[in-house]
Amino acid sequence: MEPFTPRQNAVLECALQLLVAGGERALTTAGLARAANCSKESLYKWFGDRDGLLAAMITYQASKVRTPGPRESMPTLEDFSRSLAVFAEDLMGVLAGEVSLALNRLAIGQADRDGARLGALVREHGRLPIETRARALLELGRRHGYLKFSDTHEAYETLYGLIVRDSHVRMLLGEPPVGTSDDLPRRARLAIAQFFRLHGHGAQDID
Amino acid sequence: MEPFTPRQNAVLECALQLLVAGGERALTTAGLARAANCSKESLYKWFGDRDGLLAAMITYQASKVRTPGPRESMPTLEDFSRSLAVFAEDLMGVLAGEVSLALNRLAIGQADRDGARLGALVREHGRLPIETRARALLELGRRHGYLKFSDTHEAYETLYGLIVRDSHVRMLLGEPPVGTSDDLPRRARLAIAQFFRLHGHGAQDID
DNA sequence: TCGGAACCGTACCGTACGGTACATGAGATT
DNA sequence: AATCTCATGTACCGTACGGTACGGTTCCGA
Repeated sequence: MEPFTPRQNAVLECALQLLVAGGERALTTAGLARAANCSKESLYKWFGDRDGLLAAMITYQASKVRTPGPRESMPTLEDFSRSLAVFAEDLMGVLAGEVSLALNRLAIGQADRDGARLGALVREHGRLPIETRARALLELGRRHGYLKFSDTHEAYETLYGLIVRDSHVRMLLGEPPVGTSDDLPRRARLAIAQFFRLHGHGAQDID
Repeated sequence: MEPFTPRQNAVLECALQLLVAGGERALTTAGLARAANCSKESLYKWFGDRDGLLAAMITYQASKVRTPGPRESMPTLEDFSRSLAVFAEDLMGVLAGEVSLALNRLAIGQADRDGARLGALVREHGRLPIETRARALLELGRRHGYLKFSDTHEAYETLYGLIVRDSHVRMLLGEPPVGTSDDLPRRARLAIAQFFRLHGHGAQDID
């Protein structure tokens, strides 16, 4: 997407802070202008209108996350399994992040306007990178003979379901984040173990 | 929860229609009074304030759904498996329902106010009945020797994740509902098959 | 028949917010 | 130095909405 100037990035960062701190109602044009020491006129010049600002916040936040490409050398099954577990923990960490939750809440709350334009943006910028990383990992595992599946997307969705379950929606609904972070690795390992039971090398395909 | 009068139920039904049709912005006190042929004063007398109205909508909607208790006679494995598939399809049907999506969007959009009171209501009234039904089904299957698990809650969450994956959040974000309903049974059967791979009789426990 | 309670419809109020206009000032360019 | 560009800050406007007040009507019990 088109980049923003450093000044605009600073304003967007400030907007994200406001959104995280107080929800959508705290993100007013006047309040953002005051908090970011800019003028409302500049906001409208840069982002068009309020919806443009929200969209810019999403793309800006997405531009901050980088998907760590897996290093290709991954000889042992243990390493690969560990990579999957790391992915699972990263995924849960992202979904439980304050900014991610705030932006998802924002997009979901606006899903009835403009044909869910914000929702489409979140799906595109927020989920696609995750899926890309997961697909690369899965296909790497398949190439090395550690995994067995026919449809990469199906396998990815299964992995996602086993990892996330319904915790994302629960967090979106305001439930305090899951266990005190010592629970997270256990859940991640459990999910990966279950995934191997379904798509590990010895498993028979279900499709 | 305390019941409402028939008149109040009719007003709440009308409010749900407004919410489904136009999102939260379409649900104004004046608009509801006009649509339901009642006065704003009555709305405030009955429900206190706007938040009370939203909470009443959630409890009212929850009061409409009944969890069909499984008939205890379930001799064959095929019957039990079919019951699980029916549960899966029912679950997806509920989550994809217009009213459910609208109320979840509403609660998620307000998750930053009042300590996510609406979100807590949705979690309590919307998800607890589902889990209750699923737990009964799972434990029935375990009693009959068809399933093997130690923690019912864990097994339920696994089942939920395999069935729903991330489709709920995607729908909340405005993605049109999944395949043209002929895809749903296939997905349900696949999820159940995967669940049996993890917790079927012959499976070794992972925990 | 009277009186009160509940309710409808409408008018009203205060406020908050999105969006626009304008005056001022700082930096760069010619 | 003159000027152009860009941004700030403030003031302003229209509107929409939550919440309240009030007059009028219906219904029910005494």
